[in-house]
Amino acid sequence: METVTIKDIARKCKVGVSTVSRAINNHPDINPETKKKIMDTIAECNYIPNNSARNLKRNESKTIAVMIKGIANPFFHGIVKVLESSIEKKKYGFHLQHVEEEGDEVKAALELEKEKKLCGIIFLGGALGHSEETIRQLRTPFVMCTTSLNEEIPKELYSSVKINDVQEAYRMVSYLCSLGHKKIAMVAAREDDQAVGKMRLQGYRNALADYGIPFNRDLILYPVKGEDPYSMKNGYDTVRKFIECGGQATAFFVISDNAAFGACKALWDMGKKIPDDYSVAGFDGIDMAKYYCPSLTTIKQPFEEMGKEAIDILFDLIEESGENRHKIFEAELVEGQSVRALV
Amino acid sequence: METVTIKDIARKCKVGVSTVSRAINNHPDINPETKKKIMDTIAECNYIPNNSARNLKRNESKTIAVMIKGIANPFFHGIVKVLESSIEKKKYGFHLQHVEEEGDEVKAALELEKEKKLCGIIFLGGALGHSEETIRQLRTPFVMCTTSLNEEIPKELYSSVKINDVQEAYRMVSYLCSLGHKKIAMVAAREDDQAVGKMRLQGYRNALADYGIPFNRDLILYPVKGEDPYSMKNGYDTVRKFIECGGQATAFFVISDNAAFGACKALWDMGKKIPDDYSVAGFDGIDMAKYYCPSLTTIKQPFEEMGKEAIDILFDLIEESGENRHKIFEAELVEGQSVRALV
DNA sequence: TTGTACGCGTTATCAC
DNA sequence: GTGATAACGCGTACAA
Repeated sequence: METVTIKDIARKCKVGVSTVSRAINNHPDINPETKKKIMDTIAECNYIPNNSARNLKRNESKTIAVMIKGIANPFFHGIVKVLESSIEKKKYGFHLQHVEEEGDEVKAALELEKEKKLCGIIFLGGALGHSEETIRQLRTPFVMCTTSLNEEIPKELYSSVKINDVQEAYRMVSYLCSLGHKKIAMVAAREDDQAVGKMRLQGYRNALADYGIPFNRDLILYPVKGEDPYSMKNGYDTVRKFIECGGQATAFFVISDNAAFGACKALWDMGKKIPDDYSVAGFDGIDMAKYYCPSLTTIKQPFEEMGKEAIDILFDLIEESGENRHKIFEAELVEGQSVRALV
Repeated sequence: METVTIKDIARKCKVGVSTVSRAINNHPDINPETKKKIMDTIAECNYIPNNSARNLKRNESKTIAVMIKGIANPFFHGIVKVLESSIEKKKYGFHLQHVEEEGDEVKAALELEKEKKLCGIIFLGGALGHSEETIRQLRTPFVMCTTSLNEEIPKELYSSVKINDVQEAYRMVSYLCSLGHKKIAMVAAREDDQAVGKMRLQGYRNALADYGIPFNRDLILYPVKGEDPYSMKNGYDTVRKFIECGGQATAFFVISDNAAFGACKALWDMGKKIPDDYSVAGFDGIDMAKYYCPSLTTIKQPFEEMGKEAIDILFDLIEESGENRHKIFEAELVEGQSVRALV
């Protein structure tokens, strides 16, 4: 059984290939009867058009790719859902492209752009450390969602949608301070982090400074080498080690909700009560924060609005050839049961 | 700036296109000097080969696709990791294809098969309710991982790797019975479920029967229409409603870990203690089960071994043209802190 | 309304 | 070692 192509269908129906093509692609100028006959034989022969051939021929396909780095990141799931439905509502094709942890998402996008003749791209995660030259190779408009490019990249080259991580970390830490916490440990990203990890640490420092609390290097809990800082495991390991080594703190500000769950578990395993003995605050506002026991006090990123805005910007870029925009969203401090006021 | 193609490179280097092709694809018969020159201009011009054209020409590309249905399912993340690394270790290409919730994963696979000239497919989730005719259209060997096809589909048409859901549900429920629980409610899948939901319910019934406990329809908690039975929200809503309506039970057997977290939260919100007031047992054994407070008693699927086995079978099929196999794995009952013995 | 012929960018098969 | 050239399967001018 050979692969059945458009020619086979044409031969079987005794028509030309272009007529078959017209039938497939819902072109207007075609006799309804011939169309029906063609569609019937297509179904009968289980003919499936070859996408490679189609893409090769096409100059522009109305499809948008979402490059997602780190499929396991629960924070992305909500956004992907929003993106997917928005894109489909606009009658565009949707292609979710997974990029492996150490993969180069821009390179992957470059390939995909040529392969699928994309008309727009949304990046979810990753995307730092690319040269301007590489970025300039992208021919289609693109939006960085929840991430950002290096500072040196000219802002007019791309769009972005995110929160102000410095400010939101500040919001949480100053909240903790306002409740009377003075010894606040932070489960941080890698020491050489240049992305959100760095910014959230900065927000932490700013808040302490504003409350007149001296910065203490010993309260910054860095991951062991090779460990994903945002993982539950890292939250568990660092907090456990900190306590076991006699670290003193009344609250933990954790770089992500996931890591915060790890932190909670570590405390729980050591017989500590949350929030009685220690307060724990997360960052991101994923679903699980609500469902955890105790529910997690966290910074909730408005991912629904962020996803919608990313799409809006992208469509402006595509259809109205608008300008690149950079939108900063305000996050929300959600009070759970994992933080208490110090008497 | 036009798209740069292989012809442009050839022209710039004053060689034929085939020589450029040889350089790109590491063919042996090529002068190292010309190769270097070509590679240099490729880098200089930022030339990226068009994958559509490549796939169109190729007859077989050593790439394996993983069709994943439900990107948010945390249970899949672990398996994907295993699959990815195993496939790359074998020097095969890896393509993760996301299939939307209501999408037809077999149809998507059929398209991808033609487009990318796949040599193997692994299905993660979904895959029920397909006709034998559709299945037969798949030309490449494939393995159903953690799911299964309808009973009517001849076993020699495909391979599968999974657990025995009836038996594992039985394992958990009889464990609960052995601890003295007699009123065990089950957070179940849809009433018309024909997949794992049905089987886990069967295991539940079998266990009760063996312990001489009559089956009580009122203890089966079905999701409201349209709700994902395996979601945290469903676990929360159904258990909350059950308790509020005066439902009597000492333990909950929940269809998935995720739903179990929802169940725990509902109980917690109503001032109940776990496991003091109610025992809760999950199913799957995702990471979070360990990190939840209390840690969740659950059936842990050996997803690492399952992923490895799926790949092994697939490679046998591809390279040794072996026979289709169906492997059933034994799961493990992991005792957490969410279940207690009744006095 | 329909059919023919060309080209999309690549790789493989030949000659040279 | 290298360069033409014929496919791969499809869409689309263009002609009919």
